[in-house]
Amino acid sequence: MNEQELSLTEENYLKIIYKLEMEHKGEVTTNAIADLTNTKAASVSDMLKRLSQKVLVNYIKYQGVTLTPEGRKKALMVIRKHRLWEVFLVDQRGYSLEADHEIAEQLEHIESLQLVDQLEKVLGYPPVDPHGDPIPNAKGEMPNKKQIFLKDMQINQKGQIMGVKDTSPLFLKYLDKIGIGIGTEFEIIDRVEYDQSVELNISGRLTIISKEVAQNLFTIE
Amino acid sequence: MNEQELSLTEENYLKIIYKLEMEHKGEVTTNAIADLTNTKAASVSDMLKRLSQKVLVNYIKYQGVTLTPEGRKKALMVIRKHRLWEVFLVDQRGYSLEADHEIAEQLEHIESLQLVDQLEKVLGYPPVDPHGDPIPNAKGEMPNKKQIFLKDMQINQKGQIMGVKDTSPLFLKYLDKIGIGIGTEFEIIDRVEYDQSVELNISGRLTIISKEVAQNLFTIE
DNA sequence: ATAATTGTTTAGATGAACCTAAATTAGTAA
DNA sequence: TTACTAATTTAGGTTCATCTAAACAATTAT
Ligand SMILES: [Mn+2]
Ligand SMILES: [Mn+2]
Ligand SMILES: [Mn+2]
Ligand SMILES: [Mn+2]
Repeated sequence: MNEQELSLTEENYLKIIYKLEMEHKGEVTTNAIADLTNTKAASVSDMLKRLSQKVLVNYIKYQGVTLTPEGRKKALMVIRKHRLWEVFLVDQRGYSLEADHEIAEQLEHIESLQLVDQLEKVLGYPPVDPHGDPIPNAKGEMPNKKQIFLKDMQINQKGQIMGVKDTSPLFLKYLDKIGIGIGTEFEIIDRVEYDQSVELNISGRLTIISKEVAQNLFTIE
Repeated sequence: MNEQELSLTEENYLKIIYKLEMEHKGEVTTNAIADLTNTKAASVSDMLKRLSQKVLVNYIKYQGVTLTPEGRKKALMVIRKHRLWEVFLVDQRGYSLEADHEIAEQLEHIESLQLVDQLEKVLGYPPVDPHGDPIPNAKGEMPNKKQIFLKDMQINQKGQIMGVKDTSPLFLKYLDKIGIGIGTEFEIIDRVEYDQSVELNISGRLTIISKEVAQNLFTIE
């Protein structure tokens, strides 16, 4: 009595409920969902009833919703697909972080167990997507990875750029110029007291990045 | 008054009408469409009215449909996407020709001008998909490429394997074993009168393939 | 405690995409 | 020609996902 096919719409609802649940740590409100789905509260009520019927959410009138274990798993699978496609688009296709998300929003609904797992393998089991958000594993579990900004790293620590916080074209273009991208390996050489800029060793060369830049680059774990 | 968004369903109908139009060279019948879409004739009538409204098909009651120029273009763009994704899946992901088609059936509906064109570029502007069917260009025109089977090639002719006719796992596994795949470059060395087997030069090495194999491998143009 | 406000649900509709059953049309056979 | 048959369309329903307007519940202010 498992493996029900979900519609694209249902998947989007579950994903959004998951996100809101994480943010506010608790029941998710009808209006909040309506906002993120670009629909009206009435439509959300409707959908919540349907999702409840399918035992994907716990829904009590006037009290908001939470995901059931099954619903959470479904949500995480969608998120997994979304993020793996994002890595693919950005890493392998040179997509911008902007355009990226929109297409991933569509690709996340492609159903094929095989394809996602294969994608993950080809991409080298990335722990996070290009925005630095962790990628759930094939069992539908969210790993507990945390972003660590270069700004906060110790001297002599090594790492690999896993994402950026600021995704403006201006910033991304600058990164490109100084030869920093996702996957770039580095070592923290020193921090300049005067202006909080950070000295990095990037493949043997000394690169200095400002405090602002160091606040927007992160690695994982 | 152009660029209308088509639903996934509408796209599938257009694609199927295109195929039937090519096969039977002329008006396409309601029942034929119903068969290929796994729906009933009544549903097809419904849809034809809608597509007609949008000027994507020429529809006269009881007389079948044809695509309008706009409809044909839309159909070809879907086919273009389908086939490029197929090349991607088979060439770059090692997908089987079977599984391939099912997923391409979904991926063909991802909308992004950018992504398709980029995909095409990364794949090296393949003229045909792994089944040997030609890939429409970015303008929505179907090129007039033709498959030429190794069986029918002249001695000394060179080429590149562009696809296979038999897509059974047995055959594909065998090809793999003898080191032949899509993209493999070859030269026809000789044809053995006795059993019609063909001698190939593949990167300097002599490879002999049977008549059966030569009937199932083709190159283009 | 009562009233006002805000959030949420129900009622009643709509459009897309489908269905079954009944009517209609076109083409063929008598 | 007229009747029969096969293909097609219309009529009337269903489900999903949406909407607006009206009703109702919960919370907050007086
Ligand atoms: Mn995203
Ligand atoms: Mn989505
Ligand atoms: Mn195909
Ligand atoms: Mn399709």
